[in-house]
Amino acid sequence: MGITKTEHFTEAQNELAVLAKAIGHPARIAIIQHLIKVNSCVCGDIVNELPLAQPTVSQHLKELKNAGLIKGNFEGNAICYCLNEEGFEKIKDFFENINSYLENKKNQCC
Amino acid sequence: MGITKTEHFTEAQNELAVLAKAIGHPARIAIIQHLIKVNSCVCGDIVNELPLAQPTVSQHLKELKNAGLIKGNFEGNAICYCLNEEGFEKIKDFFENINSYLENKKNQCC
DNA sequence: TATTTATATTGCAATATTACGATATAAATA
DNA sequence: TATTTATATCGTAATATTGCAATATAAATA
Repeated sequence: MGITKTEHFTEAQNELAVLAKAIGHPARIAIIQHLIKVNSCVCGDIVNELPLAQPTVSQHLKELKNAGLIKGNFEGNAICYCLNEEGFEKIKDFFENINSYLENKKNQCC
Repeated sequence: MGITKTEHFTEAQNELAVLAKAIGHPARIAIIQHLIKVNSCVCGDIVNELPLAQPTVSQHLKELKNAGLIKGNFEGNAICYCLNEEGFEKIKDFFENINSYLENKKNQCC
């Protein structure tokens, strides 16, 4: 089918899945890493940073924006992008739970 | 196309993408959460925990296993699953970098 | 050994994703 | 206003993902 049965899962599970899925592409990871590396908002040079055509990059940026992981504002005729704290905040708890679980894990069998 | 141009990205970026992509489905999040919730290895009741048919669950488990996020060992005629620390360790740094960046971020423009 | 139980694999239909050329849009500038 | 520059959207081809029925496999048990 290719269609996810979102209705069978909790809102939180679906939300987390959307966020993780958005991160789940090397181009989108490269975009996130670039935004961190330059340590500021990036206006207009994201296309040049990636080995993909402009429409493709635009599509990836849109997906990150839709997922709530980046924000973009018009700045003249360019667009300034930066990370969106809200999105990453939502993932944070999930991974912190996993990490603290893994640190304290007993009952090892595998 | 539907084919990701992995050759244009670093190994680390591709590896992270594979991990995030594997997490990016509500059923697979539910599996991870269940493994944490029961706080032990789970032998054989994962199919019953999910609102999906057995072959579908088997497929999701396979994807999590391929990505290195869970481990499974035969235990009699059932299989015991638990989280695979290695996989989550690889994601940890990525999110820790993002979080410490977001906490110290200056240069806000959006 | 035959049956039961648990899980995996195969095959396939429906849908989603990835990528990009062509084109549109919209602000800046000549 | 015409042109340039930056980004978005459309359309489409190639491939991937999701889900499940049918079936296979493999260990446990009757």
